[in-house]
Amino acid sequence: MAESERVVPVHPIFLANLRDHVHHNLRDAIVAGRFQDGERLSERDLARELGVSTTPLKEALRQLESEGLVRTEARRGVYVTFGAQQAEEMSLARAALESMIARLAAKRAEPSDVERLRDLVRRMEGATAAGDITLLIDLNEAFHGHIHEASGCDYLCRLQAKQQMYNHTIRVGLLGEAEERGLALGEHRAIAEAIATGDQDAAERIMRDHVVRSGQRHVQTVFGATRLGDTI
Amino acid sequence: MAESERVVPVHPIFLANLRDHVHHNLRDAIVAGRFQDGERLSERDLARELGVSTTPLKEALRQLESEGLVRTEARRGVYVTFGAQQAEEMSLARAALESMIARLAAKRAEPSDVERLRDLVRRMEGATAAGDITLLIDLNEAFHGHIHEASGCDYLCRLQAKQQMYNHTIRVGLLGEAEERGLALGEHRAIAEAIATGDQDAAERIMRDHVVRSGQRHVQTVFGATRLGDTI
DNA sequence: CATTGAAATCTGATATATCAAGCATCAGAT
DNA sequence: ATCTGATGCTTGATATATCAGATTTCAATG
Repeated sequence: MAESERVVPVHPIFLANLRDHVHHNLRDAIVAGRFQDGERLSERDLARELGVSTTPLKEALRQLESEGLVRTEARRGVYVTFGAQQAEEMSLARAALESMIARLAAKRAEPSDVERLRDLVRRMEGATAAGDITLLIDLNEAFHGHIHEASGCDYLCRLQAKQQMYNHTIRVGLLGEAEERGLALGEHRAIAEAIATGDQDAAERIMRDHVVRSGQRHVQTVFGATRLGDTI
Repeated sequence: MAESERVVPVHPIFLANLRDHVHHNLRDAIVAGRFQDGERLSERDLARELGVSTTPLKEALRQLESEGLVRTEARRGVYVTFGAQQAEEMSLARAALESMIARLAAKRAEPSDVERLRDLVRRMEGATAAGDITLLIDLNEAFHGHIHEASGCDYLCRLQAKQQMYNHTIRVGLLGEAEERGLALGEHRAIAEAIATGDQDAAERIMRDHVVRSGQRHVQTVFGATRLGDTI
């Protein structure tokens, strides 16, 4: 028996390091709106508050900067750049990327992928009817995850994940509303069928509208009124 | 006379620092294919070659990592992650984002924006007829830049810029072909008209196909055969 | 000869000291 | 009272020393 059937290699990324801890901490705090837009961060003070040296903190800040969540001005300070408009645009970015992924999934999906997506939709129907929000969150994630897999994309999926502003708590809040559950179910069903029939344009359009809609709902709950107003 | 009419404030970002130099150097080298996909980089060696300490290099590497161009395995090494597939996906990411921006531009463009875009198209026609590639490159950039402006987007445009794999040299090569110049001109004209008439769906679709097409041409010249083959 | 495992070596991770630029303060000049 | 500019403090930028994990080497062992 090959050993590979009994154990699985550990991915080196799993090993914890301070930089990623700090990065996740700060990212969560920023996208949750716990920092004011434009608020100034001091590297020294932040490092002291976090109990780390400035080296891993600086690396985490550079990652956040690359993600567009902070802006660094040399010898002046680091400033948070995340407010309502950026949240909206981040949501649109995710819609654009996720809909491109859906288009590719519609083009490349195998029959087994279609079967799996339809099965997930059926189980979503059950969870929606039962109002099992925790299960629904897992199924939603599995649904989008399988579309990613069927698309055969890697970079696009990683880039899309960086546009994500939800954590588990926020998802619970969003899906707590029965209306949202119903809308999402219908959209997921339509996306699955578009992929099943290989209709790339439909898959892209429905996915885009789905992500835009749920994103706007989220942004509104976090930031209040949105400038976009009408749907795109 | 207000002083602001005679001088313009310097942006703090303009001030040079080693980190950004290193980042630009490495990014250019990677997207130009001057590193093998999977090639290992040593922080110490690279820092020595570049003549900097590991601190700014580490920060540059974290930015590249956030952009998906390298992957760091703790205490093992930093590996370049950029090959044909990733180049394709990066091109698709730009298409997705740029087409979302075009959609928003079609929704929000003012008459003055439309006038400016049409003027740029006219000048592109002239430059195309004259075969003035340098001018054409500038006009292309101005055209896309003005669509960005008309869209009112900031984050989306910055994210889009990160998907860019062209530098001036590569553009000269691409637009060196008369066929490419003709195709691009027609697409630009159609995009301008879609924005002018507020046709969001058309603006998005034409922009997407435009970016996908020119991206595939570029990827093919750099990496040879593409897996995508047929157009999406 | 194959295998083991400890030591040496290499690596990224982290902490810290130092540097120079930005900025505020305030004394001195007008 | 206002303006000037020198001074000192704060800040991010950079270099470097050190740490501990990962890998390799190689001699001891069966």
